Amino acid sequence: MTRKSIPRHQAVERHLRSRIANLRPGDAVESDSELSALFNVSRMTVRQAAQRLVDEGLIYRVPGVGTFVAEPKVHRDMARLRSFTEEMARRGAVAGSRVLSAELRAGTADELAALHLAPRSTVTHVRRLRLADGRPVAIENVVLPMSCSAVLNEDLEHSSLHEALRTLGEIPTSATGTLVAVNAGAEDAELLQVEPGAALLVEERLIVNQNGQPLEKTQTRYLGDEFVFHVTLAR
Amino acid sequence: MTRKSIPRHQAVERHLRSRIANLRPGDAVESDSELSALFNVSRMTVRQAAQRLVDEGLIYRVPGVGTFVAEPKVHRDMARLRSFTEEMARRGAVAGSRVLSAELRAGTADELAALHLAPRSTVTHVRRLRLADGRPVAIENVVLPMSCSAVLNEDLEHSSLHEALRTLGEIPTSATGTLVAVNAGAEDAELLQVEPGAALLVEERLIVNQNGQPLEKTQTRYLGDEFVFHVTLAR
DNA sequence: CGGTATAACCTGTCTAGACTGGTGCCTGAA
DNA sequence: TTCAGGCACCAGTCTAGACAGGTTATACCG
Repeated sequence: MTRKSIPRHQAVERHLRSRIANLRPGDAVESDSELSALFNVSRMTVRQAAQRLVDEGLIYRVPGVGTFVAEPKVHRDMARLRSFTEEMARRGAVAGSRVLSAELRAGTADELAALHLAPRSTVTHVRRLRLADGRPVAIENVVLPMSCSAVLNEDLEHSSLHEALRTLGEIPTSATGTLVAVNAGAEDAELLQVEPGAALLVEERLIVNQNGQPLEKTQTRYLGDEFVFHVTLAR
Repeated sequence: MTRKSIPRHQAVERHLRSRIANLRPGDAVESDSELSALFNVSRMTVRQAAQRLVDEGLIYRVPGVGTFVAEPKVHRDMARLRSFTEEMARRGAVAGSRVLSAELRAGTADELAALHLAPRSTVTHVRRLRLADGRPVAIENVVLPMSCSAVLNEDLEHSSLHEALRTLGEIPTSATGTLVAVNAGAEDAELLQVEPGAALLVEERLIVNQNGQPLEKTQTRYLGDEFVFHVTLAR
């Protein structure tokens, strides 16, 4: 046993995750008893793995019928600041991008005010179509101070912008944001491959770095029916 | 009896939630074995309850030491639980309602599970068109346990449901919820006086009371272009 | 052919133990 | 007085069953 032994329920969970990745929503996965026979573990152990995937929304279980792959809904946990890439990884999908534009340009008054930059400053603007497993799911507009323009040299199609920022010493730390719903315009619709008028969830957020300085102003237009935003509210 | 028919792990969970509500972060709660003795259940059953609270971030467990109340992870200042009435007041508008229906009916499986009620329980259901300065801005579906049915005697057109709940000794304390964007259906459109297909922001939230017990399950469909949800995210 | 009873499955819930690795306190020896 | 060992306790992991309640397919009966 040179390999560090992982808990058996993790082995079952890993199996189920790969199963889910290779099946379509609504398809059945193995039943508890099948899995317990397959892995030679007790049913309680199988249930521990399955329950976690239920909690993540990856599968659903119907008493008397079986366990099935759930509709892919991206659950975005609002209490945590995560990049799109992290969010996708959590969900077992591969994040990608098609860069629509990446340039230096004059900042708008809004942008400069939000980022605490001097009037007529130049900003770095990256516009990307975000992909989950190759499928378009969001349109992202990122505005950064010119001091972060080095990110334009990164591979913006395949790597994380937040990762690139971290290598520049800028650590995305917290954010405030707003959410509204809008109807897709013609351009939105074409990029996201939906009908014009489809409901989109628009998130605008301002991210600050480890020193509390404004770092990034982002507007992201998500497909409304594929993204679920999770919120926790306290009195 | 209602008490008898709820799963034992829910009874333990309920106990822990009220425990958490009355303790401060870092305080220890009962150990697994204490709880299993207290409720006369096996430790697996206790663990099932505890694990869910760990997943929710309410408690944390340290092997060899015990189980403790966690730091509240939400920035309470920012992510506030507000009633529609409070939200409107904050914006300087007058909240109102048109009651579409207010009745006792059998709960759906979803509702009963969310509210931790026994199968086939009756629930209180209030459906209202919410008005801001007399203009329709949202459609609200509130589901409460039958124990709160007294709210049906209140003036639901002009007063706050949450206020009414407070007079019943049920204090809305925190909530978890989800947000998605959808297109308005025919009925939505007519009630909200918009075109069918208009983008709506759908909020589903489960509110718990001061003891951590599920109190209210609400779905609210907001006009997408009039409502902005403000969120704060921390790394 | 249509309806019903039954058996086979499925998940949910639960038990009463077991062993592991870790923590922390208390006691007794140096 | 200090420190090491032992012991009680803790959560993590896991077993091998059990029953309940729901679904579904099949086989049988009218």
